[in-house]
Amino acid sequence: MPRQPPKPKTDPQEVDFLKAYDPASFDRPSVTADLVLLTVLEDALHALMIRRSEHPFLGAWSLPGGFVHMDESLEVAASRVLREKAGLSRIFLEQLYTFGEPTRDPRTRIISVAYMALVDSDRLLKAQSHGHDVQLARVDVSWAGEEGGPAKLIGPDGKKLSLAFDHADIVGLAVKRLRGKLDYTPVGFQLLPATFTLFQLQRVHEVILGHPLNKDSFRRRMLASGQLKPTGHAQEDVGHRPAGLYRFAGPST
Amino acid sequence: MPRQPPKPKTDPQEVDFLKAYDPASFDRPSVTADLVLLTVLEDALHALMIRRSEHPFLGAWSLPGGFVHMDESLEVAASRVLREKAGLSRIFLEQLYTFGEPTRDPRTRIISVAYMALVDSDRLLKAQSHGHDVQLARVDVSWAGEEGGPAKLIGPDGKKLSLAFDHADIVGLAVKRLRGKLDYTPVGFQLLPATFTLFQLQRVHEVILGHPLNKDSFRRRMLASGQLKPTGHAQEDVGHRPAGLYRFAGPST
DNA sequence: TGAATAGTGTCTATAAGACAATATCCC
DNA sequence: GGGATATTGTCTTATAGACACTATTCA
Repeated sequence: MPRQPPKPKTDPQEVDFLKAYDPASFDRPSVTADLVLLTVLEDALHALMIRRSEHPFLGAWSLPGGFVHMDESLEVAASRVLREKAGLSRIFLEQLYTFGEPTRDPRTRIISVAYMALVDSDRLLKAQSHGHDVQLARVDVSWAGEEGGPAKLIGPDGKKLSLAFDHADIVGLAVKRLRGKLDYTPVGFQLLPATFTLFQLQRVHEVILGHPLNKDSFRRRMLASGQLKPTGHAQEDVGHRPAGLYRFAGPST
Repeated sequence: MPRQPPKPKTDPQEVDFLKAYDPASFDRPSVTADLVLLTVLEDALHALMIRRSEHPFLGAWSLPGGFVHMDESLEVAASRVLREKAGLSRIFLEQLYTFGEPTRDPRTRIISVAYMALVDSDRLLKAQSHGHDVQLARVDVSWAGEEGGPAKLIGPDGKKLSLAFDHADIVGLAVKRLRGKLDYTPVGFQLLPATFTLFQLQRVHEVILGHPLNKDSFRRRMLASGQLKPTGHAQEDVGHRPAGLYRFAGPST
């Protein structure tokens, strides 16, 4: 890049620099933390959705979210939203992506740092009181593999929910990311209770990936990974040979 | 979560809502787009670094970056930084992560949306005039695989650069992401000129991954992927049997 | 002709899929 | 004992690593 003659007073970097020191001198975007809280319920992936009670998108469904306060980190903001909106803490939480199209919110410029959270449905159902304005909606993606694209959210009546803002894209990206992570990280455990059978784990993987898995191969891979520790106990009262229960042990610990 | 009695005037959601409508009523963070521009030079990964001419971290090295303007998307802001600071456009650019620790910038709250850009060194060296305050620094990570952690940046004199802010973490994350992508996406091409030999591609992979690869297996995998198209031409004047030149063809196109 | 690297063919080890056989529980 | 699913073992197939061999260019 050919160097230009220095013009200190109008250099865009210099202007930006001064802006950073004088918050009142220019407009800044608002920044929110939005949460895709996923769980597996009745052999399907579900996300926690909240009905909007304000314009814009009044009556449409949106992800739980809130503004990032000046004294909290993004992760702390996401944890706070998780606690305030779902009554949960200490669950898997990971930054997903930051959405910043200038027109994504018709009110004003709002940049959203999206987080993905995973929890087993028992914990979520205990913590969360569902009602008229909060629900677990089934997540439905029309694409295979890790192709990506927006998600549809289906209510208990089987009808497609109307979603606010770009939240269909955010949920879609969460599913894509989750599918990708499944191959090389032990993330499936996050969607199950503390102890679980191999078949339960396989069902979780199948639900997320959207296609059936080979049982033998899945068993071998999981046991060979060294991340599962047998509890010594087994299922009870199941009407057939009970499966052994496992616990997540972490990598080579 | 037990539902609390409604207190409309002090509901934190309501306060947040009002804040969004009245920009002057509260402090908002500044948002910047920071760029990790990577290239492979002399069999080593390098990143474009800029020496700071202002406090804080005066004299330390930092990633190219700039404030996100109110009317531009995050990606457009990153492209603009790429153009302004490196003189490049139309190269691989992908959002990496958003860094938002409240104290990461001692001046004021600045949230940084980090982007990773990849370019072949020929293009970068043509576009970029290096000088006293801009350099390509060798990227050195002390961790293996995709473990992650901060990166060290080494200047031409072999000495470690002093880095500003949390930029060592940002570069480290870029390397980790790049290593992860290499396995399942054709991202290595972005660091090579339009046509290249299989061995050049292998060197790029080895440099990024930080360990040698099996030549036979690499060849087979790459050719089997269907993403390489032979150009029909070969190297010239190389003092040995010339290698065939390939071009990136995209998945099954 | 020789040096040097490109490219091919073959063998072996490892992991995945298929499938049969056996084990264990509840009724 | 019968129904049902869990678990183990074996065979087959696909893929990765190792290694030997041949090919092509320039000096």
